[in-house]
Amino acid sequence: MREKAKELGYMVFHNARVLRTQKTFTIGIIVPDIRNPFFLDFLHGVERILFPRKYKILLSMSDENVEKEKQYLRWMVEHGTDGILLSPAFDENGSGNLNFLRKFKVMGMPVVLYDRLYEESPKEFDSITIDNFDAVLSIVKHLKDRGHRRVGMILAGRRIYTMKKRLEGYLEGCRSYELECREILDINNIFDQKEHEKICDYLKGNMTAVIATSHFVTNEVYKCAKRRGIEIPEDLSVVGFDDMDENELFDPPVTVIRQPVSLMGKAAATLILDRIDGDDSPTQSVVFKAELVERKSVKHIR
Amino acid sequence: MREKAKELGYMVFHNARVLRTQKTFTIGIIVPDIRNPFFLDFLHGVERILFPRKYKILLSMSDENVEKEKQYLRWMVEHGTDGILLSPAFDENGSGNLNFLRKFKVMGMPVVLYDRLYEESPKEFDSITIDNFDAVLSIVKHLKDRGHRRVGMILAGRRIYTMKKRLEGYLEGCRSYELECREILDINNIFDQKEHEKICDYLKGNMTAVIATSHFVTNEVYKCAKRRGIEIPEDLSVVGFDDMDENELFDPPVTVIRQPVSLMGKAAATLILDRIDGDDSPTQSVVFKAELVERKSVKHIR
DNA sequence: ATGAAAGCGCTAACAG
DNA sequence: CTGTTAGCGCTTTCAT
Repeated sequence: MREKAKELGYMVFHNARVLRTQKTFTIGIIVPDIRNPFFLDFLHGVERILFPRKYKILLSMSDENVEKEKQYLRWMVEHGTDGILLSPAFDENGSGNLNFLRKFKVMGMPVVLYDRLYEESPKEFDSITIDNFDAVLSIVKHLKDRGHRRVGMILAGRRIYTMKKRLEGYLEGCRSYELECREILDINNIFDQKEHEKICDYLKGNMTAVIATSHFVTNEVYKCAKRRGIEIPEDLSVVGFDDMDENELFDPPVTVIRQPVSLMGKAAATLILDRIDGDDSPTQSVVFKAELVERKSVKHIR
Repeated sequence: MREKAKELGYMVFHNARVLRTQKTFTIGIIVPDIRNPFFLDFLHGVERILFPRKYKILLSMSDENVEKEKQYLRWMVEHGTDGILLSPAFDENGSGNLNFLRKFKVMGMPVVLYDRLYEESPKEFDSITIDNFDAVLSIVKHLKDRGHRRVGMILAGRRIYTMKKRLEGYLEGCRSYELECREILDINNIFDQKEHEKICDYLKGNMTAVIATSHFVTNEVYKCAKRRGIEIPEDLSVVGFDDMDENELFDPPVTVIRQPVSLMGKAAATLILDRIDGDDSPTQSVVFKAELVERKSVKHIR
C-alpha cells in the first residue's frame, strides 16, 4: 500500500517520520461518555484549535470505567500522542488513575484535565473546569429568592468530581440560605431503566423544587413528572444542568446552568499545545464561570 | 520520553512496530458535523466494536467542507489508518471527493461510507445507510392518512445525499398520495441566524403540515412557531428527523423518523474490520429501515 | 532452541 | 550548499 500511495503522488509516510522525530501531531482525548452532548461542543471547540495547527484527534471513551480509561491511556503513550486531554473517571471509592498519571508527568507526556479533576490533588495537573460549587450555590439562591424552602437534588454519580462539588454547593447553599434540604438521590447509571423508577419515587418526596445535575437527569425528571401527572412548575420546580437548544422547547422550558463548553474546548486545546511547545510555567487551573439561564420551570411562590 | 516510558515499565513504542508491520490499529472516522447528536450514537456504536479488537479512533470533522475533508483524508493515509469510515461532504455543485477516494481503492485503503453516499456511483464503496426515500414516503402517507392535503418540507442542504433522497421521497409521496406539495425550503447553514428567519417566513405559507429533515431544523421550526404564536399541531403539524430523548419532552412531543444509529455504527465498524481482515467479497450496501415514532405533533384533520 | 542482524521510510547529522 | 549515511525501535529473518 505504501508504494501505491507514493505512485499516486504526494503522500509521505508519517510513521517513519514519527520514529525519527518522536512527534505524532496527535492529541489523545478521553471522554467519559460520548452520549453526553456536553462533550460534543467540547470536541468541536478543541478541533477548531487543533486543525489549523495540523494536530489530529485520537478519540476514546472511558464509559466512566477507570480500568478502561487506563487501557486507553496506555495505548496513547504507545501511540506516542503529543499530549492528552482527559476528563477522568472515578470508581466506587472515588479513586481514579491519578497515580498512573503521575508516571506521565515523569516521562514528560503533557496532560490537561477538563471538566473534572482529582480532588486529592487539584493543582497537580493543568485543568479546565467550571465552578460547580458556585453554580449550584446560585441555583439555591435563585430558588430561595423565589420563595422555595424545601428542595431536593439528584446526582448522577456522586463519586465524580463535578457531582461532588455540586453536592457541596447544595449543602452550603442550604445552610447559608436556610433552606430545608432533602437527602439527595444519587443515580449511578442513568442509562439503567431501573434507576429511573428511583427518580420517580424521589420526586414524590416533600419538596417544591429539585436540582437535576445533568442533562440526562433533567430529561428523566421531566419524563417522570409527565407520567405521574406532576405539573412543572406548579407542583414542582426544576433546575437542570448542561444547556442545549432543546431545553427551550421543553414543556415548560427548563431553567438550567449553562457552561461555556466550546470555550472550554478551545482553552484546553490551546493549553495542551502550549505545553507541547515547551511552556513549562506552573500548573494552570482555569476555572470558567457557568451562568444560570432562566426559563419557565421555576415557580415564583407567593 | 521513550526511555522514561520504558523505565517506568511496560510500554512498547507502537510507531516502530507500525513501520515494520504497516498496521496502525487505527480507524479514521470523518464526521460532517460533530454537533449533530446523530453522530454521537454512531461513534458510540463504532467504539463498542473497535475497543475489544484493540482498534483506536482517529476522529475528524469535515464541517461539510469538501476541501477540509480531503485534507483529513490525506492525513489519514499519511498516518496509515487501517481503514476509514466516511460520511462524505458535498459542495454547492453536489460533488465531493469521489474521485480522490478512487485512489484509496487502488492503494488498498478500505473505506466504508455511512449515512451518505455518492449518488453518481452508489455501489462503488461499501456503505451503511438508511432508506431515506422510504422514510419520507412513510411520513407523507402518515400525513395523508391524517387528512393533510397541503404539506411543506424544509431541507438542510439539498446538495447532501440524504437530503436529496428525502426530497425524492417527498415528491414521490406527494404524487402517489395526491397531496399538494409546496415548494421546499432549503437551509444551507442551520447555524446561521439569518437562515432562521427564512424558516419563519416559510411557515407562514399555506400548509397544514411541514416535514423537518434534521434535528436542527425541527428545533428551529418549534422555536419559530413559539415566537409567532403558531400552535403545533393545531395550526401546523410537524414531523421531524433524528430522534432523541428530548423530542418526547417538547411541547407538544414531536413525531419523528428514528434511525437505528447505534446499530449503524456497529455495522460500519464490523464491515471495515472485515475488509481490513482481507474480506474481498463484493461491495456491500447495507440499508437500514427507519421507523416513524408517532407522538403529538401531527393533527388528525376531521 | 536462542541470538544477531537486516530493514521498514524517514530526518538529521555529517562529509564533501 | 548539496549529497550521503546513520539510526529512530521494532519485527522478522537468518544463522548459530
